[in-house]
Amino acid sequence: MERTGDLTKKQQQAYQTRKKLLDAGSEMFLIHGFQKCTMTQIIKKAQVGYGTAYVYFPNKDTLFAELIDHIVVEMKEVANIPFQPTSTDEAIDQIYHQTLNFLTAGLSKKKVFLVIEEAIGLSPIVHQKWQNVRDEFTQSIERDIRFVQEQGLAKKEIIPAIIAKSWFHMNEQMLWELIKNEDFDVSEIARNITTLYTKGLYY
Amino acid sequence: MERTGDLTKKQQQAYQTRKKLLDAGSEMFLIHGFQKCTMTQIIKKAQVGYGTAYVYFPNKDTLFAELIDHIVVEMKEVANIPFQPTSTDEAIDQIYHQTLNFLTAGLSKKKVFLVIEEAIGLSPIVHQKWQNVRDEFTQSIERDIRFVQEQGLAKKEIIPAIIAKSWFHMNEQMLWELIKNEDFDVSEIARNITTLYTKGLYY
DNA sequence: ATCATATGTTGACATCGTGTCAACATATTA
DNA sequence: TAATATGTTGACACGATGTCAACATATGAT
Repeated sequence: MERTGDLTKKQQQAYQTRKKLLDAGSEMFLIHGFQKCTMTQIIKKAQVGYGTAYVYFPNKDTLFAELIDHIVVEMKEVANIPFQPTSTDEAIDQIYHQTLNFLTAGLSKKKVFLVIEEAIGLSPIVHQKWQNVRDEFTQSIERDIRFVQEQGLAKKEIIPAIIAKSWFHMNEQMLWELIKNEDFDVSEIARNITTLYTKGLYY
Repeated sequence: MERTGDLTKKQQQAYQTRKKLLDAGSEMFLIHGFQKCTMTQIIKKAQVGYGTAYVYFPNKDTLFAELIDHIVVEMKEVANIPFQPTSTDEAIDQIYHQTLNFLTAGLSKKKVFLVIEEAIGLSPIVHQKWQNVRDEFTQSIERDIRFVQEQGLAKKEIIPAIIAKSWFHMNEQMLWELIKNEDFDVSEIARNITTLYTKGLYY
């Protein structure tokens, strides 16, 4: 029995077939969007038998969900900058840059996120996957809020869990908005929502 | 030719058939959800011929979109309370009550909104319809922000269009959150996001 | 009252995407 | 080398959609 890197020939073949399908998927989804892209298209592109696809992925949604994983990793890196401000001004400055990074990173993958947004709505499986991403971001924000509350920089009457959700949603919504609406200025949006988040609308 | 209320017999028949379909739709969508509810089900419930449905509605989405209309009207009423505060405290108080009303109204129609949320993701037509609703709400908020800015109550460096969008999204997202998550307190959420919106997180 | 026409209704049918499955091919291993 | 495990395949059944030619009846002009 021949082996390469602890994988048997059969296993390698299986791995390759799987990869073929994922590659074909990431290409076809981008071309046709989530809804209009059919399994048949992906299968043809991947040059495998029809039934083969269903050996590796129970359905289109699961195949797509796996494609998302890779992109999410990159987004997380942006948010995982350490956050330990010692003054309000410092905190606000850091939040502004984090927001700007997040929006800019997303905007640079416009096409991909357009398809992701479509899929989130269409597929419960993808929706669930995205909800997990949201939760991770939100928890990270929640920690930051608790930190500045303990430092005495932020209002203590505010519930971190609620505000973290709200703040992340503001960011996410603005990302979707930017992706679909070219005529917005990223830094202006980042500045505005940061001000709202940190200082509020009223004097 | 017989007539009743300026409608010919044929027209009445057509009107009734249409209504039958809408009634059947609002019943079946609520039972099965948007995705799983099929035209065949609605048609059977309405007791009309299969093809008949397609005379009045080109597809399931359009039928559903028409059902939404009615609900949206009620939501708009909540938001159309006149807003002319003379002090910051008054403004904040009014915003809090508006938010609370909005969330409570939505929550009281939980099941309906669950289906609507599903449909928004699934159907571009419904999505578009909902986007119009968003725009109307947002424009109303934008006017309010301009007003308090002119009164010298609110920060002038903030761009109303951006903040109005953000604020409405916070409300909307919290509504979806409340609908799916029983264990949240409506008034607590209203209080928290109102504070964030008006006063910000930091001192 | 009659009848041509407009309006409304109908279900059989073609189409399309999905997911399954029994059969096949080849690698593995005893 | 033979039995078994692993991987591949496309024909098929299914379910939902939207169309269409035929049908039924109301309308309104003569």
